[in-house]
Amino acid sequence: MTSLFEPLGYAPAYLRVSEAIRARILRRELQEGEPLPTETELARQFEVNRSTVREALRKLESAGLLGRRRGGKRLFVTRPTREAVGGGLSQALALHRARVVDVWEALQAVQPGIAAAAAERRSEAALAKLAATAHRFAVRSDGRDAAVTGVADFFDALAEAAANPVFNLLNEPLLRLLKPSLAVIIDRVPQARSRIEAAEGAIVGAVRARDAKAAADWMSRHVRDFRRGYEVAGIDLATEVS
Amino acid sequence: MTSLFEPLGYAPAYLRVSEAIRARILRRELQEGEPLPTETELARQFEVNRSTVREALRKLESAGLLGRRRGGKRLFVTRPTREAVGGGLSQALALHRARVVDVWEALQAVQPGIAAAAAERRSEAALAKLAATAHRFAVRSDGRDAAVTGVADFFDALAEAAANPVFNLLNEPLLRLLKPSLAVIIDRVPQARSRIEAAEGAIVGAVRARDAKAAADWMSRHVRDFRRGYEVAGIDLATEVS
DNA sequence: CCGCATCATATTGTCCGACAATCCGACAGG
DNA sequence: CCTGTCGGATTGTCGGACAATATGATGCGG
Repeated sequence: MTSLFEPLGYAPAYLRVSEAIRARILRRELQEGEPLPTETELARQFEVNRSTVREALRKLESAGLLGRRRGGKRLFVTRPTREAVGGGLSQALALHRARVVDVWEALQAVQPGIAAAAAERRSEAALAKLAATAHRFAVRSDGRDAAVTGVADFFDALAEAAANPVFNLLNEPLLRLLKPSLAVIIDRVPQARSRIEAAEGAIVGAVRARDAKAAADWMSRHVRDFRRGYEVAGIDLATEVS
Repeated sequence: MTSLFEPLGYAPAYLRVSEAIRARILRRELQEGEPLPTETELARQFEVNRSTVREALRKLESAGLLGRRRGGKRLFVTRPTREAVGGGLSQALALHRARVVDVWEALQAVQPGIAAAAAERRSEAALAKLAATAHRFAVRSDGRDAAVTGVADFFDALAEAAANPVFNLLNEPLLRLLKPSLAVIIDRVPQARSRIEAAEGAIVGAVRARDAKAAADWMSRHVRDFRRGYEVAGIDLATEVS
C-alpha cells in the first residue's frame, strides 16, 4: 500500500537555519557580494548556538552560495561559480559511473546547439575572443596540457558567445570529464592537433558569418572527430570517467 | 601586473577532513550504502574535535555524498541523486538570471540528441515505460499539475531509455526550470494538450522503430512547439526563471 | 525457530564557554 | 602615498555537557 501519511517533518536546527539563509539569497533579499553578518550575530538572531550556525554555513558554503574573498575571513553572498557547479556535477557523474562514451554523446548532443546559438547571437567582442582562443590553440599548443586546456577554452568561449548561462554551466562539467581522455588522444594521435585546429577555424568562420547551420555542422563534425580519436588512440569507450 | 606568487595554501581542518572523506568516496574506498563511522570515531581518527568533524560532514551532506536513511540517525555513503544535483544546478541557474528562453534553447539543443540516442539504444522495457508514460499523459492529464508532471515524466523516461547517466542528470534541472512556465502554457493554451500528446506519440513511434533521425526531428518539433506555446500564452521569453 | 515488545546503550543534535590565530580598520610616520 | 603598528573583532578549534532518540541485544510468547 502506498503510504498514507508523510513522516511529520522535523528538521534539525542547522538545516532550518541554512534553509532560511538560502531562501533569502534566492529571493535576492541578500544580494550578491553582500557580507553575511558575523557568526555571533547570526546566532543571536536565530537564537541558536554559534556551532549550529557554523554547520548551516558549511552547507551553504559547499553549495556555492557563500564564499570568501581571497585570504579573507568573513563570508560573502556569492552565486555558484561555473567551477563550483561543474565540480559537483562531474563528481556526481563519476559516481554514476558515466563512461567516456556517455560524455562524448552528451557533447555531441549539446555542442552543435551551442554553436548554432553562438552564430546567431555572438557579439563582436565575443567573436574576437573566440577567434583569439582558436588562434592561441593553433600557434601555441606546445605541451599536451596546454593543448587540452586550449580545446576546453574554445568550447567555453563558444558557450560565452552564445550568451546563455545554461550553456555556460552545462559546459563546465562535460569539459572537465572530457579532459583526461582528450589528453590521451593528443598524446597518441599525431594528427589530432591539426584536425582540431581546422575544425575550430571552420567554426569560427561560421560564427563570424552568423551561419548557424554551418556552425552546428562543423561542430558536429568536430565532436565526431573526438570519437575517431578515441578509436585511433585505442581508448575503450566504456571506460568510466575519473 | 600578473601575480608572481600563489597564496600559500592553508586549509582549515574542517575542509581537510571533508576532502579526505570525499576523496575516499570518489576512489570508492568507501562504497555506496556503507555506513560512515560515528562522529566520535571520526574525530578520534582525524585527531580533531567532533565539532570540526560535524562541519566537514555538513559539507559532504549538502554535496549529496552522504545521506541518511529515512528517519535514520547515522550517515551513509550515497551518490548524489538526480534531485540533489538538479536542485543545485537549477538554483545556480536561477542566480545566474537564466531566462525562460535560455532554458528553452538548452532543451532545444539537448532533447533531440537524447531522443536519437534513445531510439538507437532503447531496451524493450524502457520502450514500454516510455509508451506507458505517453499513454498516461494522453488519458489522464486532468489537472494542470498532472499534465506538467506528465510532460516531465516523458522527458525523464526518454533520457532513461537513452541509458546515459549524463542525460539523466542534465535533464533534471532543465525540467525543473521548465515546469512553472509550462504550467502557464497548459493553463492558457487550449490546444497544448493535444499537440503534446501528438508529439509524444510520434516520438514513441520513432523510438519503437529505432529511427533515430525521426525521433530527433519529432523531438525538435515538440520543443519548438513549446516556444509557440510561450508566445500564444503571452509569456515574456525574457522572464527570469524562478 | 520466528516475530515482537522491552530495554540499555550509543549516537546525534545542541548548547556553553574558552582561547589562539589572524584578519580588519584605524592611525601614525616616513 | 606607501608602510609599519596596534587593538579589537571574528573565525577556527577545542573540551565538555546533556537531552532525545535510533540501534542493537535481549528475552518472551507463539
